[in-house]
Amino acid sequence: MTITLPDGKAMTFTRGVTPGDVAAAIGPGLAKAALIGEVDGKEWDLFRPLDHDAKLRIITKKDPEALELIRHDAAHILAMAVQELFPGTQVTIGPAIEDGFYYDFARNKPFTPEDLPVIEAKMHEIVKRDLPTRREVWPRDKAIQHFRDMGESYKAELIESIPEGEDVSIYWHGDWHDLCRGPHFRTTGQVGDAFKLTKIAGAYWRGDANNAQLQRIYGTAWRDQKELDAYLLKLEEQEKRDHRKIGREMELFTFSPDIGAGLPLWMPNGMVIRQELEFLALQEERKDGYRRVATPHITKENLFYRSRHLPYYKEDMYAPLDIDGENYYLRPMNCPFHHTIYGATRHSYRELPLRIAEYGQDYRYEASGGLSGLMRVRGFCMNDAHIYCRYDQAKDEFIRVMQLHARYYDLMGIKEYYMRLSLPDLDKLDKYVDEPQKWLDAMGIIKQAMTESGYPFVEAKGEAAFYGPKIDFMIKSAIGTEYTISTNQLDFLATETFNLKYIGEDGAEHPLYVIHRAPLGTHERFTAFLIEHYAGAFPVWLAPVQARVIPITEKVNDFAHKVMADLNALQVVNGTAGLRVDIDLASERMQKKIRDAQLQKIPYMLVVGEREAAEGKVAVRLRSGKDLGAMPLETFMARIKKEAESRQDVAD
RNA sequence: GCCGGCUUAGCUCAGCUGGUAGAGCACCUGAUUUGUAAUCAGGGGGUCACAGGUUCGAGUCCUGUAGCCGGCACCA
Repeated sequence: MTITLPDGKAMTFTRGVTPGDVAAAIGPGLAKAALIGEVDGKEWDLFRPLDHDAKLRIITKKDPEALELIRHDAAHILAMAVQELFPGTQVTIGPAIEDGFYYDFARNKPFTPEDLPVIEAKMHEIVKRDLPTRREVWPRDKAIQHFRDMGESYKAELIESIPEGEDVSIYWHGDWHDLCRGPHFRTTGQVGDAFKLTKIAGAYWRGDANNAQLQRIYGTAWRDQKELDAYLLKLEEQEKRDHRKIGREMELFTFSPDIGAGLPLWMPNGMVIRQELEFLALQEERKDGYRRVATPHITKENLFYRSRHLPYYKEDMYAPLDIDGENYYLRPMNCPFHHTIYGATRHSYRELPLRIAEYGQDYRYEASGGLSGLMRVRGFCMNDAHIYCRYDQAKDEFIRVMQLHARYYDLMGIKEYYMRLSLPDLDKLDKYVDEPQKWLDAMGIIKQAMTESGYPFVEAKGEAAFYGPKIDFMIKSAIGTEYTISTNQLDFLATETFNLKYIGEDGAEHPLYVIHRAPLGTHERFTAFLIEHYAGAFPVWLAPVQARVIPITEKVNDFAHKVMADLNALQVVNGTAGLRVDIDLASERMQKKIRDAQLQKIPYMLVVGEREAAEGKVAVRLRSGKDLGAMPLETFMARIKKEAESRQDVAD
């Protein structure tokens, strides 16, 4: 039998040789380092015999696949440890995931945080036992019966979903065994000790809320302790960027149980960011031909029947208010209001595309368990607009919307995001408006727009809006949760439900498309993202306080006040009002004032003492700690004005 | 919504097995007037999330509610 190695070298063995044997034949170092083999591109246990000529690669800890393998084996060891400690607990599934692994268990008594160190200790023990792994192949039906007899009903159910007549593989670690596709390491010892259990959570069997809820234990696992420590440190660093923490520290926003879960209160500092973003949007949208409108936050229910929100979206809406015997709803979206504006007048083909924009306040009854800081709220304000266009204009308009995104993201240095084309699951049309051909047309236009404009995207089936496919821009929060930061849809339904038409060159009425777009998403989520993106150290144009005047002695208070007043009066072109500069008049030492300004992440500190007062200068210190020395006030004014107007994040 | 955990001063947190509350920072006052990350001293501030219950007695135990945190489900 011939085994070919990656370097092209061919070796001859007798039939039944294992990848482990081959590794040993190559050298003792490799034999020791080997984790699993890769046979003709397929992962293969070291101890699993080969019965035909093959290309073989030996995978060690150094290979990129190693982490996933370690995590998969760690999940098995977790399951083993739990079953040893808590007899009667059923195992279900336990995959490797990003940065770690989890295992879902069925057990009447809940796991507690105190159980984790105990389980972890047991896992280390199992690793130390260095139990050999064995692989067996069983007929499907035997496996079902076996797991059923053991009381492992979830495992039995899993095997039942495997086609009849197929065999399944069973892996043994010592005398513990589990159904598994494999592969696994030769012994439990090869997993090493660089793992840690991180959290306990509830999780539905097969991800369906109608099923029983299992108990999930999460863990993380790495090649060695150094990698594990680095990972844990990274988590700590991420927590420091958490917008909820920074938002409290910098007094950007707050919540109150008296007002309600998910209903944010924007504080003056946070409102600065919001207004500057809104002003940016106003400027950019005007360049792109949008016009502003304003519409109510509440409406009679009829509007939402017409828009089909009530049948398709009711669960996400606040309960109606009874006003004079009529139901009024808080709006979850702005579209029907904009459609009403479009419908209020007749439109010629010459007017199209018609683009109307509103920073619209919406309310959605989000599931209580999903609320999270400003990232997921029940009351929010969306950077919304609707583009009414002819069918033949839709693709180009969609591209323009993508380009608008790019302008924003470039400006703010946002690089880590991806685009997701959310399509309907055409087999489950109960969730979507049942117009298969219109779905296909709309999907075709979006795909073409994306392809032509060269923006890469991934596809996600079953995530479309009920009225059309969409492109979502996805980001990750500081703590690793993925969020939609912007969503853009192509809507073929509104033309019917709201009877929106335009008069063509032929004098007849024609249907149209509506593009829903929100490049900056909502103020709430976008600001939350920006807080984490900048770790609270906002560029000057967004910083709530752009500079702080720090008088060294009371003797220079008059001059310090003049500095502040001059700066506050300085108008910037790309800003909502003058510069935002304050003054620290506390009876404290300069060092303390600098520290305070630093902790508040104020971009510029203007230290003013008797020397500066005499010369009309300010001593400029950056947030980074860099001291620019004294400069004439005018020089500094020119600098900060330029910086604010550029909207650039100038490196400190 | 579901599972688990948490909720003590504005913030961060102490408070042993039940004996009616503490620190640091912040805030206020006074002293100090200071050259690039914390000057000193004094003071005010808590119906221990809320509502019930057990107990001679509850921040500590039990039940319910709300909010928050971690997941799951949901997410135009």
